[in-house]
Amino acid sequence: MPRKNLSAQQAAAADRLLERALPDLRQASRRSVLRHALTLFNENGVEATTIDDLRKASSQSVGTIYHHFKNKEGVVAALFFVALDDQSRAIAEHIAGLDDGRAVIEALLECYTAWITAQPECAYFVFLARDSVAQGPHGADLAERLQARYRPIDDLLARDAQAGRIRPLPPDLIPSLVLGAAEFYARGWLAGRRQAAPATHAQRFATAAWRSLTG
Amino acid sequence: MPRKNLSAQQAAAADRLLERALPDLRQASRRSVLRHALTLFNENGVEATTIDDLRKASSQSVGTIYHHFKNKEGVVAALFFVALDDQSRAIAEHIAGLDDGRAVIEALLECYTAWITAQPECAYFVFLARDSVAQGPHGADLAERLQARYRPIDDLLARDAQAGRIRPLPPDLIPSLVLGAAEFYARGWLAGRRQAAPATHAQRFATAAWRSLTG
Amino acid sequence: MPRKNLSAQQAAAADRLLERALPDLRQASRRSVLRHALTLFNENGVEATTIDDLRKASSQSVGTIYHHFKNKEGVVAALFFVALDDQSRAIAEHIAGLDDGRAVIEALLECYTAWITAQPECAYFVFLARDSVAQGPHGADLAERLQARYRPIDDLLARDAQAGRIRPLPPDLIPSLVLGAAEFYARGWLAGRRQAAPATHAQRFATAAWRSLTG
Amino acid sequence: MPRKNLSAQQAAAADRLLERALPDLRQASRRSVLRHALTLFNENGVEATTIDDLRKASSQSVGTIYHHFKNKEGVVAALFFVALDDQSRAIAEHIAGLDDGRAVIEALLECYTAWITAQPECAYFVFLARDSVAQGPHGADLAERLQARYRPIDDLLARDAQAGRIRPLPPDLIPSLVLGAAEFYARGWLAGRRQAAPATHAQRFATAAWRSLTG
DNA sequence: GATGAATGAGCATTCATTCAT
DNA sequence: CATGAATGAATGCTCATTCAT
Repeated sequence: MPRKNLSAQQAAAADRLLERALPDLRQASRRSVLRHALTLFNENGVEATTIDDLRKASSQSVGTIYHHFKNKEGVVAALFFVALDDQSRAIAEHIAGLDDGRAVIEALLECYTAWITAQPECAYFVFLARDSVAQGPHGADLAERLQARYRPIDDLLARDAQAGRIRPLPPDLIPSLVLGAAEFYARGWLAGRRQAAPATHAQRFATAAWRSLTG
Repeated sequence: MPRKNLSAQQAAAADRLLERALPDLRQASRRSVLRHALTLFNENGVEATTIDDLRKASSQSVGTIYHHFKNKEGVVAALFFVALDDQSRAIAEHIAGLDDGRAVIEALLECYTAWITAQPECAYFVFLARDSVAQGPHGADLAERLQARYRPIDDLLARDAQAGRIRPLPPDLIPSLVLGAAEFYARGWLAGRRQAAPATHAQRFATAAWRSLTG
Repeated sequence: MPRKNLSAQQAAAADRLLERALPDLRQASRRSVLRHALTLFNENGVEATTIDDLRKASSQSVGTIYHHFKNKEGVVAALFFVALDDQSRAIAEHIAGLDDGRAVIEALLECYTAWITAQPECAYFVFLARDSVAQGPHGADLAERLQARYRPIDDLLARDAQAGRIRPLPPDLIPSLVLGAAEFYARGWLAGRRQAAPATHAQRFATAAWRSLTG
Repeated sequence: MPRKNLSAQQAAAADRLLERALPDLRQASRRSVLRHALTLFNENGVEATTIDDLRKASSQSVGTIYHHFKNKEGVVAALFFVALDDQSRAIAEHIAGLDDGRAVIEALLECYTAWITAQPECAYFVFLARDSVAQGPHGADLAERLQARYRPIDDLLARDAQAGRIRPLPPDLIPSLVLGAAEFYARGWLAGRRQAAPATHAQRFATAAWRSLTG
């Protein structure tokens, strides 16, 4: 879990994200549940967080939680996709219009580390819940959204590979070389094992990624 | 969880690992519990696996499980450290005597990918349980063992850095650049999202890691 | 519950019964609730059928159901009395004008078995709900209606008994001897344990009943 | 439900039945649950009786109830078969060695009415739970036991039919003619709608049954 | 040391009913 | 009149752990 004492700034970031995703005033109760679920899931784990914990924290009734989310897994999935989609939107905005492999990798790593740095709660939860969502009823949906997110980048790098601007590598390997180091570091930072925020090293991750693809 | 239909070869690998770690005949019951816990934890999750599931699968009594492991968390920790120590031992054997940064990185990545490929069940479980062990009563122990594992490598790379053979980088960043891509790929393979075994790409991970450190 | 695959003919019979009982166009929503309640109660049991099941099946809103029937028990009672009254009406029509004990018993058993055969859903529900209605707030009403239904028959048989045309028997015993066999068979048929429809054996039930009263 | 104020004698009868069926001292907890379940199910209905009601009444823990009976349906089934088997045993004892159709019918009705009169709680529960047990996982078991119970009687009556001693009738009809009246009366008595105990009329039911078969 | 019956706090979820719109 | 979101008490059931044998 992320350090329990998030700065007020970081906590507000999750609020903003949820307001952006669920702007409707009618969805205030939905938003409140998700907001507190984020913190509780991260601090205590998904399994260890009870519906009653959510009820108390969000000041909603049990019935309302079930009305909006069907069941506990539904709360997890809703929260996961709100976070994932916000991250995807940020990436899409950052790489829009770029037409150069190196530039895209720099934009991607800058955006990826920036988002994790700005949204540590959501980022931690995405790592936390990913496997369970992938194995649940929304697994196919998740796979599809991730593919859509990375398609423009994949296409651009495939073009670079064909043009010989990057070395010939099995396509399965590319994402690991591009994102592996940054994700490794981010996991460590979110778990409290690293001090400097991921965004601090964005340029270094980008440089290293590009080197590992070209050399 | 790893593909549910592990090859007989891979299943036997976990058997061998446990026999190596717990050779004593008297520990047969202990071993049986751990062997089945490994599979059940990976397939259903740690929280979703009950003591009664372990009892049935291992053909032991509830009392025996509690006698050997104190409680459920004890089973998780015992299994985790058996796996982690086997991995550490493999790494130590591989890098023993090496005195060259590049050679050590190659040996590390070869050994790391080989171990994950040979022990997918254990590898999956190490990723699965790591955070929860780190937060439990054995957290300090874990941190210490990991530090000990990587100290020889850290020292060697620090020497290389001072000698200017690798670029000056924040020390916190090194493990990410060295292991990030391989771990990212291994997670994908263990989750069934990659076809080729990590060991297939050992050399490529090593090359990429070295490039990202030197450039 | 009656065989789940009722013939279209038998399903239409329940429709006709309800249209007869609730002809008013304004009562279409009321009728729709009762029509689907009949099937759901029989198939899943009264307790296991939720108001939400009724809402979905009948395409009405929760509020409308409560408006028409006050509460769930009200749905049960309304349905029960619609069915019971239809059965009573059929019996009354069949025995009207008859003035002979044996003829009345024949008419009663013919009509009783015919109604059950034609209305298996309603008949099943009457057996299903009888005890709970008898114990609910409409218990007295039920007892009264049943007494009214059988009074003409009771009177006729009492006359026969006094005239020595049938054997002297405790009055409490008469209904059992007259209806017992037919009801026993009908319960078995409705539960799927008998093949031939009750109406098939109407004459045999009448003969047996008369013999058991006279001998 | 039967009159709530059972005589002490009748309540003791259920105790004796359960002690006969579960004599083992180790089964005292099991017996206690069943004893109180019988009363609670009859008084409030199966669905309306909660596991917590059973727990309180029987002074056992929830865990013990689930340990012995798996779930609530298991309590119902266990109780149902204890009662049914006691009734079957009584019938088997009464008809053992008889070799005459009329004698068997007299013995059956005497025994059937006597058992219901002596065990009103169990008898009420058998009627109450029969359909739900028949539709549950023990449905086949129930059908089998009932067939075994009545096979000797069926065989004897079939012989009488072939010998022309009773009239030719569809075999499906025989049980209704033999037991219908007694069951009808017993249901009424158990529900409080009849005063005289079924056993009072045993001979009359037997005479009526025999007449309806021969005439 | 080994066993497994017993425990009971705790959980996810349901559902009849209400009431503001 | 009609609607359906909101309510929250109540329920069946689980499961880690204990302890008498």
